[in-house]
Amino acid sequence: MTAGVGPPRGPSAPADDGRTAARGGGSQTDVVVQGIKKLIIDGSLRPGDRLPVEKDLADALGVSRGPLREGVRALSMMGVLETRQGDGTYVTALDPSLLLAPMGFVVDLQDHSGAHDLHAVRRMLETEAAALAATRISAEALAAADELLRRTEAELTAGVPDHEALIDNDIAFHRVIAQASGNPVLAALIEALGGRTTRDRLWRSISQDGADEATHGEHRGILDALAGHDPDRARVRMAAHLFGVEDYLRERPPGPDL
Amino acid sequence: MTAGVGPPRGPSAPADDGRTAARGGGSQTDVVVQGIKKLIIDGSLRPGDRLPVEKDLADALGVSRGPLREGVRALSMMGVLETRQGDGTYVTALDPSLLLAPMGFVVDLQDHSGAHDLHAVRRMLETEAAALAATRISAEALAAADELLRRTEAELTAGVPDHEALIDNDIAFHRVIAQASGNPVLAALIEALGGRTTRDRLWRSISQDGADEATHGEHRGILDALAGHDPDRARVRMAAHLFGVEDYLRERPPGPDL
DNA sequence: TGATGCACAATCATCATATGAATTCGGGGG
DNA sequence: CCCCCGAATTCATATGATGATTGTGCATCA
Repeated sequence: MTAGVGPPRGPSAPADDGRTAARGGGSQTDVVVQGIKKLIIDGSLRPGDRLPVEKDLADALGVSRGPLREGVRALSMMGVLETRQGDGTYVTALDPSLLLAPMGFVVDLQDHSGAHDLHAVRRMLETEAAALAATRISAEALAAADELLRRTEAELTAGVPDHEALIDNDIAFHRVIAQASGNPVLAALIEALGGRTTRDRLWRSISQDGADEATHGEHRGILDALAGHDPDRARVRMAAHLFGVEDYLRERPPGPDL
Repeated sequence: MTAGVGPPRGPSAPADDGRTAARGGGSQTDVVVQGIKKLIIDGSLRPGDRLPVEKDLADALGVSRGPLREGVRALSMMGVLETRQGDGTYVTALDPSLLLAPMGFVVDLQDHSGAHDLHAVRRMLETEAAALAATRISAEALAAADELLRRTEAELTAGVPDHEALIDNDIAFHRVIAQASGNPVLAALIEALGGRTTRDRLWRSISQDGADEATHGEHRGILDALAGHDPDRARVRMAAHLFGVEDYLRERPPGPDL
């Protein structure tokens, strides 16, 4: 029934059946992206819904299967759609955490000249997150964070700390706080900004300087503030912690390139 | 059907091309995306460089032209690549402002339940941006911001304020501040978060309440603080301004749908 | 009657080829 | 020296065919 929109475009037709649709962005793929986006915004497609078959959707949007697939794939990469072979294509939950996740992708592409600016933003967000978390963090989250710090401690007292484990614990610790902020958008952004690559560079600088223990101590201080539900202490300690990390980043530019 | 060219990859034989063992990614398109990303990260492809022709690149990655195009298009949408018909495909400047821009796309997809969280994050970022801007804003930027406020003033004193113009000026004003922060990542994020759609909703609520003038007054106060290079005043006034806007958003949920 | 295994159908994934459109670059003419 | 035009290059799109995967319904068996 969607044939209504299907423009009778013949192969030899100018294909210019109006800048109307095409003008959306020029290429046919943009028509697809904008079209699907529009369908989602106006409610024709809701989270979890299934899209028409490739053939039908391509026909409805007036494009061929190639461009349609390109557009769908692009939206897929951005976390808006999800295709399951043999089943169909579905609209995701459109959750901020899903939609902002791909941003971590571009973060990896930043050379370390932009890494500084990037980290400054991360600091602002995490600082606020810590303050928010202090007022509403749950007992479970506190326990989880404590467990993470204990494990890191064990790792540090051991002879040769497992670098990967340290990074993982660090990421997990900050993630607990971000999520305890109660703001999913904030948490998603922090997650994206504190990508694995970035974290990797940071910890290399820190370890190189033998500051693992100092960093761990700062973590402990932050957790204490959270446990005491003290927003001011949490905010300032998180800020101090991240400023310190920034200093490592500045004083010890990580590897020439990677 | 004899598929004349007798492709080296038999239907049942995966014909593992070997080095494209990147199959780990799953789909062929992921192979393309990861492959190109890798080429960029390890420096084989640098900003401004031109990619090989579709045919060659497809061959190099071990995929057909279809999936290759899907991957390239996906990266294109994310601001990493740029294809020019008749010319070739190039790597963009990989500037944060370009790479973070697509995020504005997903922001539009947020229903207004997430709009609140979204705006809270925007407030945090803009508040810090204002503080930073106060210490380093240039005379030109100050003049530009002043000009914007004057124009808004003129619009308000007129009988029927042009709604679109008000929004445009508002966006421009905040943009000047964000860019004056000197942190391109911060500016790009603010730009993406304060998308047109979001701003549209906000101003509808504000105008509906007849608070246009009050909002304008707050803008003026922020500019004064910037002109005086007073970070504290700038920070607090920006925060107050955005908290106020948030209140409008909360008390007057914009239309259920648009 | 309930559970299990299997064949079938629907759908996406990929490949291959052909044709159109836009841009760039070089040559020829003024 | 400049302008115009055509060829070559490259991406954009269309189309058809085939493989792979998933979901479903039915038949069979305990």
